[in-house]
Amino acid sequence: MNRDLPGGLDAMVRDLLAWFAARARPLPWRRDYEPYRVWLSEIMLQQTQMDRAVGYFERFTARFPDVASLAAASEEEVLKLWEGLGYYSRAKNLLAAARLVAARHGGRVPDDPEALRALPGVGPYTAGAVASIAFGRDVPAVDANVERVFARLFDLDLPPREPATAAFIRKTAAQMIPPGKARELNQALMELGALVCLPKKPRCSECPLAGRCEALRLDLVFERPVPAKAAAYIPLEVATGLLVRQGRVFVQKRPATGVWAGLWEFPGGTVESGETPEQAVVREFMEETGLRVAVTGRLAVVRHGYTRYRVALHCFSLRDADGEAPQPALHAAQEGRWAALPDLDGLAFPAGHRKLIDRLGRDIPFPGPALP
DNA sequence: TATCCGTGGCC
DNA sequence: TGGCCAAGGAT
Repeated sequence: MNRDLPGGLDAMVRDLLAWFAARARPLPWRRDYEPYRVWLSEIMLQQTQMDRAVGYFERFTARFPDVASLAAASEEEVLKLWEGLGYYSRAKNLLAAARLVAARHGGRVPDDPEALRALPGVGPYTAGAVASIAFGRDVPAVDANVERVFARLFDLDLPPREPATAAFIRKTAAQMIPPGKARELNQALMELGALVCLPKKPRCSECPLAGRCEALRLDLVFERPVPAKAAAYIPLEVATGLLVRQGRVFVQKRPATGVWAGLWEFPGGTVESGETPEQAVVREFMEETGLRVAVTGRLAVVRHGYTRYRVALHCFSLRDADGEAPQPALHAAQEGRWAALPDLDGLAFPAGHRKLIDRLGRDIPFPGPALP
């Protein structure tokens, strides 16, 4: 990592501010930088793309033009205006914070980073952003854009969230601020990240800092920022089976809570240690349905992922092990059904089971005798 | 510290 | 087309 600044910070800041003055997008809250509007924009932009947030901002400020009107609002109406934007706790926190501002700060958004930080929904980034952009306080505002710009500019060879890297970024971001110019500089860094220093498609030929970018000089732009250590994926062996009677396969609807709530599935479950997938599917059928089944064939191993798991789904064809074949119990489901192959298309399955279904009748034969 | 929270665009 | 990502914060 090169922490020396080619040409020095001053020249870099000068070029960056000139670029921002020329290229800054005319956003609604940039008209007058009214603190309430800046604050609202920062909340709406958390994990949300600009194009999507602007329309919501216009509708929201038309209905709630200031802290007082928002503080007097019902949560229901605030949520209605937030509908579709996602991360709804932002809306609830915003309303709670507006009421706090009305009660404790006389309806004026505080200009102090610490006071801002105390408001619900305001973290380190948003506190710095509002203090600098709305009030011109000389504090940094480091978001993912700034992290990416710095990672490339200084060729940082550790992930931006690493403590040492984060400290360097924050310290440098603070040092770069010309006195009284934090509003412009912080926005310029973020704007550069949003318009030019893009994650997958950097536009280095348009970058005002290209001549000072260490990653570009070393042809490492696409290697920066270094991704954080990927959350360790947990390999999971899962077994499931198709029990067919008279051309129909048993499926069950999962409970209303928990993972895949309300989705349909073939019974099955995790392969425990010391257990083969065949043994697991027989055991799981007994536990979940009370049925004694026997494996008649291996259909496929479907690989898929969800959240942090990487699943190998072992799929078997099954038959009733007993002559007598009672109806399945529902120990792990709210509903059961015997479904013909075409019926499965009308039910919602988790991705792994859906992959299996999509292959049935194509490269995997539907087990048992032909459909009636 | 890791995980959850929502949605739409992207390739 | 499904998996990944995008102006974070709370727990």
